[in-house]
Amino acid sequence: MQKVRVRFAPSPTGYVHVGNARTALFNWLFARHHGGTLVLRIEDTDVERSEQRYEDQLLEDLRWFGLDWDEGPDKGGPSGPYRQSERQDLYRRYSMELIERGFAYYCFCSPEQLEQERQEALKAGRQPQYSGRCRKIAPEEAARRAASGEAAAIRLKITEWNFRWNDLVHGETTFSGEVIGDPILVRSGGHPAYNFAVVVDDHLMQITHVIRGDDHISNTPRQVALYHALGWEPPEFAHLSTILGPDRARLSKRHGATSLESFRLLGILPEALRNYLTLLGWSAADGKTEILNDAEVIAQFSLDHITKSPAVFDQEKLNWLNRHYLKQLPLKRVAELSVPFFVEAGLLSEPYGPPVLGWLGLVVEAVLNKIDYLSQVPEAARLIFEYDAEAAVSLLGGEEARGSEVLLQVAPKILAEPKLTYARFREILKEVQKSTGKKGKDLFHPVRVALTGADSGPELEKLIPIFEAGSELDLARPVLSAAARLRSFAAAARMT
RNA sequence: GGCGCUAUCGUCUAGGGGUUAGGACGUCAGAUUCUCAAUCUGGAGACCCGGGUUCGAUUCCCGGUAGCGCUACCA
Repeated sequence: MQKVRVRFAPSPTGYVHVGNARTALFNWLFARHHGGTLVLRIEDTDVERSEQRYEDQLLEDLRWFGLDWDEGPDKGGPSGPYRQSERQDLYRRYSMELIERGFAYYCFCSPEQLEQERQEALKAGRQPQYSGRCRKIAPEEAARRAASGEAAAIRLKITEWNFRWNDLVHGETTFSGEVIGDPILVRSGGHPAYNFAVVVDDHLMQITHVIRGDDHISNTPRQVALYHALGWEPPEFAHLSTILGPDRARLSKRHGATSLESFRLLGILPEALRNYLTLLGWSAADGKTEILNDAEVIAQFSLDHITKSPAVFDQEKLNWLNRHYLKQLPLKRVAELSVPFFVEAGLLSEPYGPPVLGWLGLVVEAVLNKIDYLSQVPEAARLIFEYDAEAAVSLLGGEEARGSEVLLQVAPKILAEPKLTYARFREILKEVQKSTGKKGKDLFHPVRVALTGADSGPELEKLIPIFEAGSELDLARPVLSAAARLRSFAAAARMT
């Protein structure tokens, strides 16, 4: 096989959809597996929808996702420029060539006229297809009219009857030429249409494998016709299945988090997303392994392990992978990644020192097995930052709160500690266990409630050091020590 | 409407002419823990329908059905 060159060609229209992200990922995996080249090309021919400012966002999202590319608008390369908007002269040149060689022609039909014909055809139950009217105009006359400034689009003459290509994921795929009207190559405004620009670019950029969404299958015959007209060899095609929402409709914004940015904001780890998206359509050779790092996937990746059928996006499974990767990370790293979420929740203000970050590591560790993604950390850590004595009392019941044998004995012992460690806390509980005969749940539960204001939460073993260390830090929201909590609890209990 | 693509547990998938149809997420149960969670163990759970081909089809072929896509001077 010649040296692999693949491309990812998004249009900068705002955000990177997971479907596109997966296409990018598969191209990247394919390139890396074969030691080939990944080209990033910006498809901004649709001037009305493309905005320059979206491009930076696009590249940033892809980098966050963990992809890199070898050639692109930001790093150049031998096949540039990498923005379609900067390749106009190329499209013009090849469209002229096609006209001269009789493979394409000027079309003077107005969009309104075409739309009307289309509607009529639809109503009459006919194929809504371009009639080919302007094919009949003599080339000299057409050239004259176009030169005189008359609005003219350029269309490709479809002359083939059978289209056939061996799709690398779908296998032999065929289309009849009858169903394809002469496609627009260049719009009357002078901008190339998608089907034309891709072919010119893919060929000039020497793309060997076009890996893209299967919504492009129906476009492929048009493109193959173009390759033939231009006398070029078509690349290999591989069409990836669609990603659907839970309702089996094509995944879209209304399904919630579907863009790279939204997953970042949720606190999903890019490695988890990569792993998840890899599994959407591809499977490891053993048919079983699901947790794979980049190196493992790259080593195994192959187009013939790709499913043809569409896949429903499953946030639960992504969450599972995210939990896995979260636990894999050093605590300090998780703490760093959590910072924006603490700040947003008003629990932390910047700047903060290393001690705070270290303490955050403890907090994060305490709640790590309760969360799916990082944006849930502040809520899960709520009982560290907030202590509601009233809630504690009412949870226990006033009687119990005032007269609990356990609490009556534990409280003074804790209050007597200048700095409570968990080891000491354990001892205290042992002593009280001996004198009251209470153990297990009966022993721990009242203490937990009095200390946290809740009857469930992280292990006290983790909470107590967090309370103590937190109370000594200068935080946006001060953390109460165990002793402070008990004092406040006692006060609230007396009032009931 | 026309054309195309697709069809294995709820979901992602492995598999393939004869299998106890495998794995994972989720779910249920048990174990464990001061609670919740996590963890561990176990369970339930699938070959879209109808015809062929065949000794035998979930697997191959055809048709149907359903979902999705394309049918643009969007990409």
